[in-house]
Amino acid sequence: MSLKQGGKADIVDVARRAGVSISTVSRSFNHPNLVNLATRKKIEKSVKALGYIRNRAAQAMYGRRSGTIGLIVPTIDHAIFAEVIQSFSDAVDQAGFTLLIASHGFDLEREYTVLRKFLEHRVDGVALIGLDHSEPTFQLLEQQAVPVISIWNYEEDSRISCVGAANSEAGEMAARHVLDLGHRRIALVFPKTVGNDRARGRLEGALVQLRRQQAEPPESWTIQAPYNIAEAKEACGALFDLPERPTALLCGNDVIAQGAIYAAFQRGLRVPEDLSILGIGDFKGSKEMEPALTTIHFPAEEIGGLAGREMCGLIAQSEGLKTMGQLVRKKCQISLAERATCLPIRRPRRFVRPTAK
Amino acid sequence: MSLKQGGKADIVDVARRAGVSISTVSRSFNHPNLVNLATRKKIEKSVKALGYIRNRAAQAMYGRRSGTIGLIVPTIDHAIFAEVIQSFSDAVDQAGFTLLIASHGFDLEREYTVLRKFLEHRVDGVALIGLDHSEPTFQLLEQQAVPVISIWNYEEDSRISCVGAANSEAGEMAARHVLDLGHRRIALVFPKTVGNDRARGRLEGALVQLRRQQAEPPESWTIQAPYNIAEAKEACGALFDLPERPTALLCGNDVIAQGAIYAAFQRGLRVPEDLSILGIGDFKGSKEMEPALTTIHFPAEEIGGLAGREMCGLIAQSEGLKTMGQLVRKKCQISLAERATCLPIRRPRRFVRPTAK
DNA sequence: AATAGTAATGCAAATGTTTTCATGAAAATT
DNA sequence: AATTTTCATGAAAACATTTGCATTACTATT
Repeated sequence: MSLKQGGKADIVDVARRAGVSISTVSRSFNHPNLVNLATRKKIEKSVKALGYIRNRAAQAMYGRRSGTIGLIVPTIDHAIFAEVIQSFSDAVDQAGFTLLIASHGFDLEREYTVLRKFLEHRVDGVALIGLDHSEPTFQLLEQQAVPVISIWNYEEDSRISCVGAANSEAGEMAARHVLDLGHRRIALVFPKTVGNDRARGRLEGALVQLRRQQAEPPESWTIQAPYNIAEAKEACGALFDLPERPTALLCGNDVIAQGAIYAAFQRGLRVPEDLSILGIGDFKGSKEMEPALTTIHFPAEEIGGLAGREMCGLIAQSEGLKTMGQLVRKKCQISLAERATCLPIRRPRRFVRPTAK
Repeated sequence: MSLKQGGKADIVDVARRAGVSISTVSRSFNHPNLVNLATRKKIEKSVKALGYIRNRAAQAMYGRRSGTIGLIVPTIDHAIFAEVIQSFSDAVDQAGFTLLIASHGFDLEREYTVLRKFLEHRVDGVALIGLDHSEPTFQLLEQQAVPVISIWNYEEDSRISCVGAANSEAGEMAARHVLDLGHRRIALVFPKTVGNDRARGRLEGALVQLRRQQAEPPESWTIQAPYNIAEAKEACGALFDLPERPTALLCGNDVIAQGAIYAAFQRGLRVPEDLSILGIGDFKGSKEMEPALTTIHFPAEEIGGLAGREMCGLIAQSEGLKTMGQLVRKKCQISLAERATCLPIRRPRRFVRPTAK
């Protein structure tokens, strides 16, 4: 009779068994210093005996924080996001939050739907990937005044708080490197850019730099590949089979670069002797590849961790003051990781394109 | 005055503005057919105007489902789990659930802690990776009678419901393949097996098969490598530098296999001519590698999706009857994916390059 | 010895929803 | 015309917790 059927004891069961009121039980959880040590022990014993587990739904309902943070990503199953999700998760976990995760498959309408769902669960904060979001998404965020942070991209005039790196700089940096190496015949392989500010920033940054040096690639040398090795390999293979081959390949991310390397191997092309390949992102394992991938290093772990901590800060702040604080923006440094897949161009090749004027 | 400050409208605000009672508003959400169309329209308008978002915490408190499922994984940042998390997430999402995710870093005590936290949030079900869990974890699960499912490993006498493949069979299958190819000098590189039934099953399966054919490797040829390329590459490198080299390498998973291939390349060893390498898992991208990795195919996506649907089924069932149903166990088929990294052992070494198209 | 202060606890209101039951009106059946 | 049935709605209890306020008993101060 002391234990309810189903093993679902509640706070009144605990109180009864410990011989105290429910207020005292509640207090012993939330403000232990306000309750006598002996009483606390009794309660603790009662909790153990009954297998009581607090109900955060009830707590949340009282108007306190739900203790959850929602993270919405394009996809979980991708090296980029897996790493950043992990470090974000660790950071918010450390602060006692529980993480709600959902993916939208690069569909911004689904992102909105998921956001609504998270709001129904009364998440204390929301984290999104990148700065491209639908107008309803932005409005919902503003109207509900929920702490929000964008991960991965940095823009100085972002509409919401952000923690990330400047993807356009990454694109520029990548282009500059192959240009500095003397390449002029440069091809571009990037993911779709609609609704993807990270990829768009990178591509535009690269293009700006290439144009500046009159090395903009022809139409047939700027191709599109999705976020997976198989299709990247295929797309790059088609590029390599073209009558005119570039001497350098700028890839939108390391997965594409890996696909490109495989496609090159497949055709007996040597990397970097016959073809320089440059990635962006520096995923886990890129350094260990043979040949080791030259790429633009993004501090994924740092970004995820920083974003997580910043998120917690935003939440703490929002519960203090009624007034929504200023936006926070953190820019993480990227850098060129020179490894083994890029080589300077030495002797002019057979078909040197005259520099366009 | 019609809109509360902070934009946090509740059901009574909606009711007042629509000129109906809260019961009607609630009903119009949960049983729309019970309320007059005209009234419903009025309510809908009021909801829009106020930017009202339902509070699932309150719903959950009434005793209904919370609409959440908890997924606890060793780590998110790993090809294996990323894929299975994605498909599990998609499956439960489709059924309207929201996913809570946490990782424990292969620490079974932390797994217990996370489980408690999820239970506080009143998740409707819990999914775990593998069948190795601490005794307190099992007891908590039983005592709370929460629907639970284990993903990834299959055992016919598992203590909880499971959806996965027989990892010991995978180990056997892998060993049998290299043995069939005529190899006798076989080395093993596996992850730590404590608290990891998947790795242990694979290793034991392989060992059983090797012993059966009197090809058990010496101590120095069974090494341990963690779940990442960098360390796997290093560990395998050390193995290759030994005075006596195996002719075949059995890897506990594809990431280790990839590290092994890199380590071989680094030393000028040709794969598969000088060394056959076999992975387990068939991760995304293993097929595209050059040379393409021979491995044991695990249907990760199928397992994750099936587990997700099974989880939803378990939840539906548990809310119907009071009696906890039978355990469900689903075994997914694995298979040998013969590709390019294993070669039969032949006396004279020929310079055969894998067919390049 | 009287008073003020403090520590520990209980009572009850509040949180936002769902659902059971009751009620009245309109429609269908005799 | 009297009745039953159906439909649409509202009132109120229930869910599990937290906290402001009140109360009691004890300690410290004068």
